[in-house]
Amino acid sequence: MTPMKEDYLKIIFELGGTSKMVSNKQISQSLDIAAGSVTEMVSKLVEDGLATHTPYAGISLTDEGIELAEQLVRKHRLWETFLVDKLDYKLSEVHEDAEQLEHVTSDKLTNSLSDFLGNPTHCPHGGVIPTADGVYQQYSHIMLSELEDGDVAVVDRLADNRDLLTYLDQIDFDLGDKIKVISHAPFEGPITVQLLSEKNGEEQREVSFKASHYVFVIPEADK
Amino acid sequence: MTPMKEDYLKIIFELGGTSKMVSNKQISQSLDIAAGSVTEMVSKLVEDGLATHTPYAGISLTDEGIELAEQLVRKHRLWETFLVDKLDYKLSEVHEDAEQLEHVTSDKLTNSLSDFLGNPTHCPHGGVIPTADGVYQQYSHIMLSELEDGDVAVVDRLADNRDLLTYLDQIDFDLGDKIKVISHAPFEGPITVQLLSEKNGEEQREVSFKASHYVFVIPEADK
DNA sequence: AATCATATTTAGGTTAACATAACATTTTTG
DNA sequence: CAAAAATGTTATGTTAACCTAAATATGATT
Repeated sequence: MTPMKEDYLKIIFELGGTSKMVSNKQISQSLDIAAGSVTEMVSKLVEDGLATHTPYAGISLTDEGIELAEQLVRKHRLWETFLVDKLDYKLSEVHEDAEQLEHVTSDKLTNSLSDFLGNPTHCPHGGVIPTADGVYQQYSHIMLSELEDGDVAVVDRLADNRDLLTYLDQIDFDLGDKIKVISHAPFEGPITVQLLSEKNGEEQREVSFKASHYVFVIPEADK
Repeated sequence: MTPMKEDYLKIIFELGGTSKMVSNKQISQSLDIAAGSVTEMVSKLVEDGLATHTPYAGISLTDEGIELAEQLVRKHRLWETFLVDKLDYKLSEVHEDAEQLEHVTSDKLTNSLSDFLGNPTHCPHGGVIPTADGVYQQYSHIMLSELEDGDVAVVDRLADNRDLLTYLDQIDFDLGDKIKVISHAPFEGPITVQLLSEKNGEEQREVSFKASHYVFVIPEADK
């Protein structure tokens, strides 16, 4: 394993590669790496038995790949918890450092850190922290962008990207908010949503088209 | 900067490249990298203005190189302190993890960590932790192997190498011990020293030839 | 001082991870 | 449904950091 392979694994995992197929383009854009380079690296992951690749169709993770990615997510989120809880980082500042730390974190260090933090179950972004033995509660891979006007949902998870988090922080849009989709502006314009929690009367928020692909939601059961 | 350049800087620093010239061979052996590769990398450090190189004579650090190396040492030692003080690592276990962590530690993280630890001044091995603004107390670069029979000295610093620390732990040879050199066995055999602290009556220790190159001492002023 | 051993540098080759550009396949659309 | 657009793959080139082996310099020994 190399840090780069780890980054690919993690991004495929986060894009939903545990259940669906992820496209080359999604990976290429998320990592900001040329499409050709992605194809190359994916074929190495396939050789390593960590991913499957059907040309022109997409990429998924094998069970082994999933297990590895989960442990990376575990390391990442433990570090985020450390940075916020112990070093007083702000939520929007944690990503870069945690991203680097996770690649150099031995299993012993991971477990010691977890103990030190009181074996937390959730990171500061609301994500579940997988346990050492790989038990992992599934969370949403449904993007806000997939909802239609009138749909109601709860914001379950935010992709861990500094720019995104800063943006959402600015527009005051939080994890756990219950929302109703009001309208989609044309030409990839923003999605207007209404905040449904008690205290926010009729407040609305405009979430950019791009950001809506990095906000994951749990839709309300069909009415 | 890359992690590898950082490793070179740090090793040159630790081998005394702040004041004397360090040989290609010393670097090559310490990092377990072929001599040719060392020449190549050193020439990059020279291009970067971090080191000076006189062919066939040796390598030293520039002021800028020293400053950078000090900050690496600072990061390394802060992590060691964290691992021992907060995560209950044993002294002989800290090196590997700290070595990896130091390369991915931003300045912000370094300072936050230092605050969290109470701005410690010394790492668990007895080394001084340089401050953020580069103030750094010099410590000994005199190796136990350089002493002659009859010399008296205090053990000031141990190179931070797992095998070495495990070995010294086994033979019960500690930081701070005041010693007198009794004899040098021929053919690179062990150096016999006598422990001079009150409670160790006439106790002696045999330190292997190789280990004696990684134990740094402050000799007693000439009598 | 000539020889030999050791240390260092130089030259040429390898690998991982990237890029660009040409080619191939899908998907969209008039 | 054919042409255009988008996406994906293959081929080729680059860079950083390593290696081995050959060439060169230094210093130690007779």
